[in-house]
Amino acid sequence: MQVAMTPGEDGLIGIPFPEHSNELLSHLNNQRRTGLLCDLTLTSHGARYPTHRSVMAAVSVYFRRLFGAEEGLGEGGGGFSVCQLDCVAPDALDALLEFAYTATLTIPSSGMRDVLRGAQLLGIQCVADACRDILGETEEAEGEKAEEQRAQHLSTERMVEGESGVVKGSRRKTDKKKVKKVGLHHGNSLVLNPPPASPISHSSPASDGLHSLPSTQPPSPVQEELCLKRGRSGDPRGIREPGRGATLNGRLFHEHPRIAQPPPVPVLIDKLSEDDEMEGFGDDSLLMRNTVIPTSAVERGIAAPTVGGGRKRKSQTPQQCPVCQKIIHGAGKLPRHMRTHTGEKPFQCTTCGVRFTRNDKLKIHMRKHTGERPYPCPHCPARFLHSYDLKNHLSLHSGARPFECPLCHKAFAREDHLQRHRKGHSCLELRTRRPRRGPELMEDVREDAGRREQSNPLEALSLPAHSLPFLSSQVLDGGNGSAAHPPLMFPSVERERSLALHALAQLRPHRLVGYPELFLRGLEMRGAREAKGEDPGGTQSPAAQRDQWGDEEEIIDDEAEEEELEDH
DNA sequence: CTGGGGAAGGGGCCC
DNA sequence: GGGGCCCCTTCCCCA
Repeated sequence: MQVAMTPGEDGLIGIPFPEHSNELLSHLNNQRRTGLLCDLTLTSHGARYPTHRSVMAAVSVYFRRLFGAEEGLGEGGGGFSVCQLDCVAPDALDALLEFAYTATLTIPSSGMRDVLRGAQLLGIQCVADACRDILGETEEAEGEKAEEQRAQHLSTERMVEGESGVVKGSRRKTDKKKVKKVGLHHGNSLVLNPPPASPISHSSPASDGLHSLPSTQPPSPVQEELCLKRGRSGDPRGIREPGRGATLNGRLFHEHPRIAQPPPVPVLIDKLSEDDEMEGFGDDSLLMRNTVIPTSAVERGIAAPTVGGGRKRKSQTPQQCPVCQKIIHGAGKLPRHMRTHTGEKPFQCTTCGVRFTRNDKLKIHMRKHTGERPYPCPHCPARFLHSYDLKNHLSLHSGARPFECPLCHKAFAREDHLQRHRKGHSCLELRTRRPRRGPELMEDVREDAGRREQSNPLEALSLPAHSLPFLSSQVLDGGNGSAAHPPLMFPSVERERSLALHALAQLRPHRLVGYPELFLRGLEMRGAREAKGEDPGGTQSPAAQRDQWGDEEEIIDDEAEEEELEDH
């Protein structure tokens, strides 16, 4: 064993213990395996991985910032113990944990890409580099790939907009419609959120004495890599260490949506250019200048316009969620939205302990404890907690059932009940006859059906009015994208309908078939397309699908007309 | 299957 | 621009 004497420091002897680090790691790994002293549990798709916060903070930039920020607020790193990381594949997470505790990465080659992505997400640069080496990729190539993914995503954004790509911790996690493919699109448009130029003024939940749940949504790989690059480039502000910039770190954690804050709009970039050097931004300002707003956002006019020289920020600027790419309208609404991804519920009821993601929800909840019912019915003594309860109640007084099923004409007082009804099987039998083509709107087609009914009731039956919402390609995208006929359906509904329409086009005309069957058949066909390496269709806009299927529909339509002639 | 209650999430308005 | 408050829609759960 060598004993190192420090020159000029009398009495100080440095005695190295080369095996210490390995032993330490080994003990920590044993503790992890036995669950001893584990103060953090990582979860991924149901799999749970007990671990140590300190180790994760040591190995991962993401956790370092997460926990370091907390220390910055003087909480000592306590307050939460579960971190949901569904964006990292369980096997990849397991491999990364093994690496953290053994300094050895053991993964099958097939899982290399998952590990690479996980390492990027969590900011484990050496693992990411090693994976890239093995995969023969460069960071630049990764960036290009990310850009391609972003472009691909943007091209399909219409279909996925509004769908959260992250399985959340709320009960909605079980909602099949909500659990969709993870939106890990991380184009170059996403950069690491720089530390704010000035201290953030609003109070964090922790400052209210409430413990925060961790952000479970790591920054995008590009964000992390930019951070790491910046750190390697020597900028001391590049990587925020726990002991440095505590206030900023503290805000970073409790304002963790900011970790993944979307890029500023071009106007902001101009502003930065104007200001040139914002305090505390350093190279970040350069990064922000290099930021690009997603083209889709620009095309849709959601980016702040550069009117009058383009130096003014437009208030209420929509912001794009870096996780699900959804555009969030309204200033200050993005942090609120981000909590839907992180599962953070900072607002706790002091009476019953129930937690909420939003304080306004907590406020409404508190009414249950206080007995406050601020919405009285003007017609009876009933009072209600929610305005919508009163609204529903009033419909009982009036007897109004404004929501009528177009299939069976059953009326409902609530729209969601109508929707639920229509999703059922009771009244969804369709005739596979396509409505007549042409620019007419549904009303026109209904009138056409009415005329048919007058002239030939049997013929009218072949084109029931209640099938029109499902069959009319006019409603898929508003009829050739005409501004006069805007899209009528929400993306998910459009997709389901598109799938059903596709399946419909494959069926023999005049066959009775339920909408659910059509939808399932559409899903099968989509799967077959994917298996053949074709575009599954579900990622296309309804208009594109319709174009693609136009020929098929022509054939079906001709067949239908032939059969119609035969019927006569 | 339907009616009703409640929760979650987004947008508008305002400070 | 951030956040509070409110309204609305959608969904889930239960009877």
